[in-house]
Amino acid sequence: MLSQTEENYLKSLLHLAMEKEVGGDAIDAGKSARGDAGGEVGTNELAAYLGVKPASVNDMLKKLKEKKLVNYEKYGKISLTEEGRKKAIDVVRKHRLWETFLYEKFDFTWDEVHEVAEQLEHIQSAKLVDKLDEFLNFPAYDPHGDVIPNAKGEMPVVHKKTLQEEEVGHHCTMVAVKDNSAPFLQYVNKMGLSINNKIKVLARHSYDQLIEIEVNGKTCSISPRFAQNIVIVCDDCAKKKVKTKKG
Amino acid sequence: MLSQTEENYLKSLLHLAMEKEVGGDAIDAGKSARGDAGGEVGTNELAAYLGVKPASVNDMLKKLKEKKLVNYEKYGKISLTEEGRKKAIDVVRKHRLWETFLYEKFDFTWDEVHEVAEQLEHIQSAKLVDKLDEFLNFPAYDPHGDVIPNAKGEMPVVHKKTLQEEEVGHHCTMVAVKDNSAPFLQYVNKMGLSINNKIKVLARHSYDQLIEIEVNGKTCSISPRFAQNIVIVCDDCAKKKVKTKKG
DNA sequence: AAATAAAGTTAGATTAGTCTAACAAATATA
DNA sequence: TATATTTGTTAGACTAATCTAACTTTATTT
Repeated sequence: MLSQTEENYLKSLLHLAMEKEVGGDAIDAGKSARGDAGGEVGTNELAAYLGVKPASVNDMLKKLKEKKLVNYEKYGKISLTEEGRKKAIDVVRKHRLWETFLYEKFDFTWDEVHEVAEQLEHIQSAKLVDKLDEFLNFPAYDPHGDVIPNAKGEMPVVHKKTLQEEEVGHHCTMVAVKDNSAPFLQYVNKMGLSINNKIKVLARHSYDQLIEIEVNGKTCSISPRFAQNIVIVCDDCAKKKVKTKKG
Repeated sequence: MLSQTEENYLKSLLHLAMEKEVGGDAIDAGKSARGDAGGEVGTNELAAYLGVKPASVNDMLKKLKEKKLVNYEKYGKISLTEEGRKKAIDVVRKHRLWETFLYEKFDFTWDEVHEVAEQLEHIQSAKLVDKLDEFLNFPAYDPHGDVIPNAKGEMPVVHKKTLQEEEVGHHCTMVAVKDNSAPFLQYVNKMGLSINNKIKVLARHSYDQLIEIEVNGKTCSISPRFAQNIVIVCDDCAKKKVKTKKG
């Protein structure tokens, strides 16, 4: 069993590696993903990310190498082994499920969920995670619009954009909002929109720029300003999957 | 902020002190509670309870004394200060709320909840606890029939008995089951009974020993064997409250 | 290529929580 | 009361995770 600290090191390595793979922006049209899972990371970089000193990272790397969770040679770059990546993805899965839970069930705001999820992600209970997933109806995205890895550790790489940018006729999924003000969130709510909802873009009226969409069987019109603050993932665009296995 | 270990020491001291106050049995007709909150505990006893060596307890006691959470003099008995008791009750509250959550919302069984709640009780977030309480509709008892301290740290001392022992005409609250077999639980469920339900004993038929009860506005008859496996707390019997403050 | 800067490593110390083994105090018992 | 037993304490050591300060290697730059 891994300590919370070890889990945090693995998670951080995954995050840093993924930033290098697909670019770190929250909303990212998508620098094409490199196939290999091995975004390589340095000691100082990891130390800065974790808020510890490089010396501490060095000590921990020896331990994680011993446990075969990272690939690492003296003065070389650091990457996760398959096993390490699996563990890291599991932590990320738990983190994002808990964030979704807090947001959806306990009315936590977008910016409150992270801190508590940082604690909850370390709870050890496979049954709890399964039940949580089921309770939330197997969500695909967390409140930040990030993909929640599924139970198999699969984590599709998606291209986020705003609803304003979506093509007419396409189906998409709402994954986040860009404006977290109370008025906007209430407005979003009144329109019957929420995270993980399926949306179809029906039309775009050149006369006044309004966009007609269909959500939960109902049709409504939204302004460009509104659409620019809704983050979506296109369901009609090809998806690439990054799995636990390299390749 | 207390470490998880410190929290566990305080919680254990509270449990041991309470056992001495009211008797440790799960179901207890009730040795009358001593007014003072100071059930006194020894080093070896606490060590045995926590599964550590007396030397470790000794070290920790010095630390907790330093933080003014325990009263303790060399070779003397150990008790919680008011502050320590408050912290301990807060941990117990979280533990029992999480147990209730797992039991009610995630279909954990009676015997599965404890282990996971041992982890969840250390999550630091006042908002999370409040929301959890609200989400569960402010439950009074956990799945083991133990009282859940309220947000003010009040923890009424109750006298548990079986439904078989309850007087005709009295109102009571179901707090637990004694038989945790699947058939019994299904039967309980079919009768419309569940933990924290209010029950009124309408009659006791001497002819066949059946007990007539009212639950959620509906009337039904139960056998003595059934009644013996339902743990309740009488709502018509006087309650004593043990608060954070002594007295 | 030499000098400088950046990145990474090591040794030794620190803190929290634990242990063992030896010792001291309090209690029980003959 | 003297002895034995239980209970509690101390000293010294260990592990995990961190630090500082000194050092080494690799990369960059003139």
